[in-house]
This record gives sequence, C-alpha cells and structure tokens, in this order.
Amino acid sequence: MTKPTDDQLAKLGAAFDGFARRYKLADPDGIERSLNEIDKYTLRFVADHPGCGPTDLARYLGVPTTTASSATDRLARRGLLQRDRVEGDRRAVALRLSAEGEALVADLVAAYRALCRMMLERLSPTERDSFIGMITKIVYHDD
Amino acid sequence: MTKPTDDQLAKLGAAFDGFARRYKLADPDGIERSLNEIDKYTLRFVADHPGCGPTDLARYLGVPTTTASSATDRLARRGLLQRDRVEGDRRAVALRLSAEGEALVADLVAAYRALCRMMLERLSPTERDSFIGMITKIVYHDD
DNA sequence: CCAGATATGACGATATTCGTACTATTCAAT
DNA sequence: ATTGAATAGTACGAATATCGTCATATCTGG
Repeated sequence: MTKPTDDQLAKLGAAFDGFARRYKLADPDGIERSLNEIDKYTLRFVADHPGCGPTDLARYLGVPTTTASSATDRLARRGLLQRDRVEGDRRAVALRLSAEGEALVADLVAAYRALCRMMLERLSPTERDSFIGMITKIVYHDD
Repeated sequence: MTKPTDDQLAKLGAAFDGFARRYKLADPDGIERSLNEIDKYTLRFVADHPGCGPTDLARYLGVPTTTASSATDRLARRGLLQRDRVEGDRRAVALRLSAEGEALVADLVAAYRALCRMMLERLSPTERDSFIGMITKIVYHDD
C-alpha cells in the first residue's frame, strides 16, 4: 500500500487542530462547562449501562477505581445518579441515572448530535455517506 | 440543502466516540501522559509563535491570563521554555522554547503525525485526498 | 471453613484552574 | 509634562480533581 504523502499528513493534522480548537471554543458556557470530562463520560456510560458499578466504569474509562468512585460520588451528590444496592452481591452498587441525570444526558446527546449535524451539513448529500464510511473505516479497522 | 438523516448522525456520532476512546487509551505512558492538555497546547503555540507573551497564549487557548501564566511558569520550571525580557516594552516577557522544549515538541509532533499516518493508511490512496478535502471543508467552512 | 479475589469507599498528597488583587509600564489626551 | 486609563504579568489562595494507599465488607473455590 502506498504511503500517505507529507502534504496529506500536514493537511490532515492542521484540520484536526482546527477542529479541536473550534469545538472547544464553541461552547463557552453551555452544559459542557458545568461538568468535567470524566463526569460527562460517566453519565453517558451509565445511561448506556444501567445497573453497572463503579468498577465497570473505571475499566471503561481507563482510570483507577478510586477516580471512578470519586466521580460517581460527585454525581450522586449533585443528584444526577443514584446508587442502589444489588441483591445477590451485597458488595456491589448499581448505578442508575436519576430523572435529572436522564434529562442532562439528553441535553448532552442533543448538543453532540447538533454538532454532528452541523458538520454533515457542510458536505453535499453525496459526500456525507462517503465521509461516514471513511471515518468508520478508520475507527473500526483493526490491525 | 437536504438534511442529514438520523442514521447518518448516529453513525458519525458513534465513530467519533470510538475515535476519541481509542485515541485516549492508545498511549498509556507515552509523552502524552507526562504533560497535561494545556501544557501541550502551550508548547505547540510557543513553538509556532516564538516571542509571544502569556496573554497571547491565554487569548489563543480561551483561558484566563492567570491560567496561562501558571502554565508558562510550570513549563519554565521544568526547563521546557524560557522567559526573556523584551526591549521596547518592559512589562512584557517573550516566551521561547528551550532546546529541551524543542525536542519535546518535535516528539509530540512526530507522535501526532504518526497518528495521522495510521489513519490515512486505513484508506485507499484514492480515498485519502477525498477524506482530507471533506474534513477541511468541515473545519474551515464559515457560516 | 478459609485463603484469596473482588467491590467499594475513606483519606490524604499533590496538582490544576481561576478569581481577586497588586505591581510595573505604556499610552493618550490634555 | 502630567495624569488617568489601559495593559502585561504575577502572587496568592480557594475550590476542585486525580489517584495511591489502606481499610472493610463480601463472595467463591476447594
């Protein structure tokens, strides 16, 4: 397989820089700022895995369990998720979103989706599927 | 202009999730981990703007000047950048990378470039320019 | 029944962000 | 020249975050 040219690498790098930059500066005081990165990932993970425990979360995020524990504690204090006891294993806790947490995740997902929409709208309808196909290939191609 | 479909949005969102995730978990103990995000951006900004001051940096990063000042202080203590006095304005300091800082930025850029290369190699040569063109359009298209 | 694995949290060391307040300069307009 | 406002930078401290170490409760295989 031919190698990417230096010019291609430079252009792609510059584009990603610009992307990260715009994405970060775009939302100066929205939902994004009220939660830190780990907390946002936590809420989304719990939304997708109701009943999971802090240890599952830690594995998923690649952080120590104490960090995950802190995060769930923080979010529970803010009323965004609840820690239920599990019957069958009395060591474990089952994490679930509260109603408020569900609402916040919905907002997060909506904001995220709006970002995706804005990106796709800058492409022609023909390009959109092509772009999605390529980025999917990049992300999920294992080797 | 037709709107992106829900299916397209979902696929793109999932791909970005996967991307962010792989990118973060990929490098458990490389250069990336030894510096925090702001410090990495700072080094790269100073590399591109030698002689700039903390205030320029703060504007660029969208953080308070005290945060930028902390970052430059931290990096200066670690010997990665130096703060020179400027003749012509005795309030200002001119930030420059030290030799060690230059070396570290070179490593960072190389790692970044390697990531870009890996991504492009997963596409066919024909797709590469197409992908770069589309992502460039997404990032730089103003409206 | 017991050794070892597992789930979780308490606590503290260290580090980061950022608001407030301060100093040293420079600039602009009289 | 003078002086009041704007500007560059930083010191300091409060609030907060990560994560290592240690303790506790519980499960599980033999």
